[in-house]
Amino acid sequence: MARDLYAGTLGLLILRTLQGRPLHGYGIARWIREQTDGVLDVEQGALYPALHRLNRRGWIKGQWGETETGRRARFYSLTAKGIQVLRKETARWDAHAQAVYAVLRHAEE
Amino acid sequence: MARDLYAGTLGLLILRTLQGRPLHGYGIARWIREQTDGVLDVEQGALYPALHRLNRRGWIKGQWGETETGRRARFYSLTAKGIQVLRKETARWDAHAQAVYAVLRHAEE
DNA sequence: GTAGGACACCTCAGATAGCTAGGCATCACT
DNA sequence: AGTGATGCCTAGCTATCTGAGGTGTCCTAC
Repeated sequence: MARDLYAGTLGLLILRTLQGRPLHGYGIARWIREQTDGVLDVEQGALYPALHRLNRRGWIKGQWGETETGRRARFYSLTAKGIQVLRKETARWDAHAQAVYAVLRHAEE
Repeated sequence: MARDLYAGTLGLLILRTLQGRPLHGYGIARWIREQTDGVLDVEQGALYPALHRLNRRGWIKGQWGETETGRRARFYSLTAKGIQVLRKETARWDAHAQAVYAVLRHAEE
């Protein structure tokens, strides 16, 4: 209960980050950090295993390529299955967050 | 990534449930389930270990007593430390949820 | 009366997933 | 030459949830 991420959210974040365009691991982490003003800082030790996990499940697909600056990197993109999972997991997150919010904000009795 | 709870939220939910009044484990689970219309259903196998954890950390304190219906039950209440943790964890959750939301809802580019 | 379900407690094995801490290599800037 | 950013990776640890099991009481329905 003192971690940076709540376990289970990372996969969702990655899938969402890949929506619309392929991106490499390092870039995914950077994008998430930037979008959240540093609130979510994905550790590399969590990032790469998560990418491999999603890849193994067929939700994303990796392909070696080159970055704009000419560096070798593995670009991941969503698969059809991944798009489906993203939709479902987003709904699940919404429901969960709303439920937690309901508990936290419940009027005192 | 297919679980009922996002790991780490349960402690917060329990602390919040105990805000303002002591309650026993079974009652805590029931209250959470009711507040969320069944969206959050705390398994007993998660509930009791979590209670023992929070107790061990000195955030809650348990005491055997009797329910309204005369059953033996262990009533937990927040300690001063627990109140502090609740405040901090609530803020952490808010920030995290907002950040995840920012990623999920980010306008496509 | 007895079967089932709610109430109330508990534990353990297994799985998941993030954290810490390491490693490697390239490039740019100082 | 050194530092930091960019990029990849793994291994061991720890925390936490799931699923399945256990105990016992009480109430209601059949």
